[in-house]
Amino acid sequence: MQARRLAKRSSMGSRRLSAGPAAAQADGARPPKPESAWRPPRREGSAAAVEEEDEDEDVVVEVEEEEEEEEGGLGSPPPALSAHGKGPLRASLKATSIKREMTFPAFHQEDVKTDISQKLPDQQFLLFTTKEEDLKTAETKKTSRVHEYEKENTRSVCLLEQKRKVVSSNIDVPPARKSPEELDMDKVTAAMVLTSLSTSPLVRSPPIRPNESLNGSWKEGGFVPSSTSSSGYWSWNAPSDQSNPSTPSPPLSADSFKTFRTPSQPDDGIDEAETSNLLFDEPIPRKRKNSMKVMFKCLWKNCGKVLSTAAGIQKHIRTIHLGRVGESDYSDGEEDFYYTEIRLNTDSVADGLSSLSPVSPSLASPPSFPTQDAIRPETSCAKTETKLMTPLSRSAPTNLYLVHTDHAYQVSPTHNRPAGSGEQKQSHTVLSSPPRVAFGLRKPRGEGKKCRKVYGMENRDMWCTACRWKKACQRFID
DNA sequence: TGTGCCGGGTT
DNA sequence: AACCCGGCACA
Repeated sequence: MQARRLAKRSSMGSRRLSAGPAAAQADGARPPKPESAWRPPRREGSAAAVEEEDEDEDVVVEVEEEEEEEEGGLGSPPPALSAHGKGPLRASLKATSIKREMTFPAFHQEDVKTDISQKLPDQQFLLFTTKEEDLKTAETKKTSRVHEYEKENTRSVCLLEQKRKVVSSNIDVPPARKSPEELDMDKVTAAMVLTSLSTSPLVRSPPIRPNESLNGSWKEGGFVPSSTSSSGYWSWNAPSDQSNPSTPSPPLSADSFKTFRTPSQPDDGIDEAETSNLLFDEPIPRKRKNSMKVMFKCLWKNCGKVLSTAAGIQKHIRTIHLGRVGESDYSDGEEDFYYTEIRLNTDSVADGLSSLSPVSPSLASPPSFPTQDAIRPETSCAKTETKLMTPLSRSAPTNLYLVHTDHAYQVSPTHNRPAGSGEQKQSHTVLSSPPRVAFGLRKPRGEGKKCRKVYGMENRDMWCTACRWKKACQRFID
């Protein structure tokens, strides 16, 4: 540790270069790399393995190359992988690849066929072609598309079953070869059929709120990732989580869910589970994803208004609390400090929301339970924080207090809220109120989660300034 | 042993 | 003032 520090000091100019355990482990193995360049893991861990499983003949080599690149190149492997990536796992991957290459001529045709027919029943036309070269060309094209598509969209088992039915019912129909246009038409037709299946009344049974952020996030999150697909044909599948017929088309699809995950958050478990479910046709309820809601809660003292959109809450703060009625459209970002994003599992909405004021019209039957104003406040987290912010720590004195102190290390005291006099008074009151230990002794250690715990060393950028400076955490105050 | 953060040094 | 970190206390 000490050595690392010394090395860091001498060799690295910026502390940004310092990294957590991941970097420490990687020292020497990989050239040091600014943490800021680190991006959310692409699920190399599981994805690579699954990809490896799924990829066909000509991809084996590519996968290998990709791995090489990612290892030596800029992309830093996710922490989870960095520890094992070079070890047995990698060796076994390689071995698998080699084995595949060797056995490829024997298995590839059948393998691809079954693979496709199982996973992509909508690609019916593939089954209709009888000539092998056609099959080959079509396969290589389609499989690549297919795998992209598969990676980006999760599908439900039910849907798969339905699709399979479609395939099996058509499997012996078209005797003639089809032109590319016809093939495309087939795809479109298949897509339409599947779409109609997947949007059956059953699927839509629960009321979907045509509401702001939910729809927004659905649109954004749901489709954006599939933009990497090579073809537009698949856009119909963008709302990927229409999978489960027992649940509504999710406002927060799998993809949008991803966008809310913190980079370091290991999502392999989930994705692996999904993948395996896709592969093994084990229907599982995807309650978890479908039931997530993102709400925005006003942190203004004694307000606690909850809205479903950031814009809404910003406007609320601007107009109500900041008194900027005239400039309701203008935002200097100040509102950000006064609201927090909360992600609610609708299963536990009763728990989470009950402490919030049911103000938003967009909230369906907001439950109410005895509010505990004194201990209600959640940890202050800027809206940019993507971490799951359930009402965990409720020990901090007040929201405003947190909000203010969160920036205490970044700006001078003169930067205290330029807000109206009322708020100023409020905040002062609040500031003086917390019964911090002021008796000269070291204050008792906080039990709540701190930035380090919450974000981890690898996301040190996300820590509050104080934490970064080894000062008392200003974000998760106990 | 890992974490939080005080106290003090450096830029 | 911003930043950094040694080192101690605590869990």
